[in-house]
Amino acid sequence: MPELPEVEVTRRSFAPSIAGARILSAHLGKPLRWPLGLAPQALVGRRVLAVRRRGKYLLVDLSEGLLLLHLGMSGSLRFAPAEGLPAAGPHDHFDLVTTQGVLRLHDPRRFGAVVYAPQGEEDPVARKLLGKLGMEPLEESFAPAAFYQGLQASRTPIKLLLLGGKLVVGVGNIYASEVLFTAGISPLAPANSIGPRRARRLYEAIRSVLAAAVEQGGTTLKDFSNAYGMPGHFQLQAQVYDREGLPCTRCAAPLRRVLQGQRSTFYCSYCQKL
DNA sequence: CTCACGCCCTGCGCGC
DNA sequence: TGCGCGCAGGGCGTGA
Repeated sequence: MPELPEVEVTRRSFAPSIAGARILSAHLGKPLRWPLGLAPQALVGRRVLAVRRRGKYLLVDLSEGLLLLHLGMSGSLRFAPAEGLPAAGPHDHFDLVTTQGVLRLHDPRRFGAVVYAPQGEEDPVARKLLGKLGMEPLEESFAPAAFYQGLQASRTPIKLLLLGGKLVVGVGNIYASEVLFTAGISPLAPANSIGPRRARRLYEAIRSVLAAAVEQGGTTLKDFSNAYGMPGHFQLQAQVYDREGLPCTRCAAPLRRVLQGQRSTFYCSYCQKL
């Protein structure tokens, strides 16, 4: 479900509400991708200072240490008052009960994770997860020149390079297809075959597509909603994702699907050049 | 380094 | 209606 825009929309929806809260208790459900790394009771009494994002990770700064949250493929967060909150269901695997509400992770497939890093971002645990991440596409630090250099340094097909997250983070399988369609570049094009002009178009496409998705409250392709259960606005219709055989919105040719790294890529073989 | 692949786990939609 | 299959928005580890 969640790519960068969805994670960011989730973050914005509850970060102000939880900031300053004191942790009253914490509860684990079934095992997630990785163990939490400490007994949940040990979190009691700490304060939640802020919620930040790095790539698709949410970083919950505590008065001591840091929680790294990842939503995996099927995860979602809710933040609600303890009163009236339903009992944890079979797919609710983490509850952080605070003085200002309960943060609950719901994740049927359990590819998500909640990991405690005692030393914050400098912690070995955090470094292992965050250390190799690429540039943040919506930050000022995401520079066209650095992006172009990154493309030149790899022969990998551009779709796979974008998905890999080592050059730029947060572009998941849906937005990778969408961004390449917007830029008019074939997903099969070797990254280093993309010249400066097209690299610049791709750079702009990444920024504009992701920023628009955040503005719209996250793309609602299936069932995304923020931490208050509010869905995205549906304005951002996918141009190519999951539209195999349907007409291209620009040239009406049937859109294609190919497998890259065992994952589906959708594109228009006429509008998107190698 | 890159790549292909397996794997983690559950749910859904499809064809039969 | 029920069943089996393929597929799903992520990402890590392994081995070639």
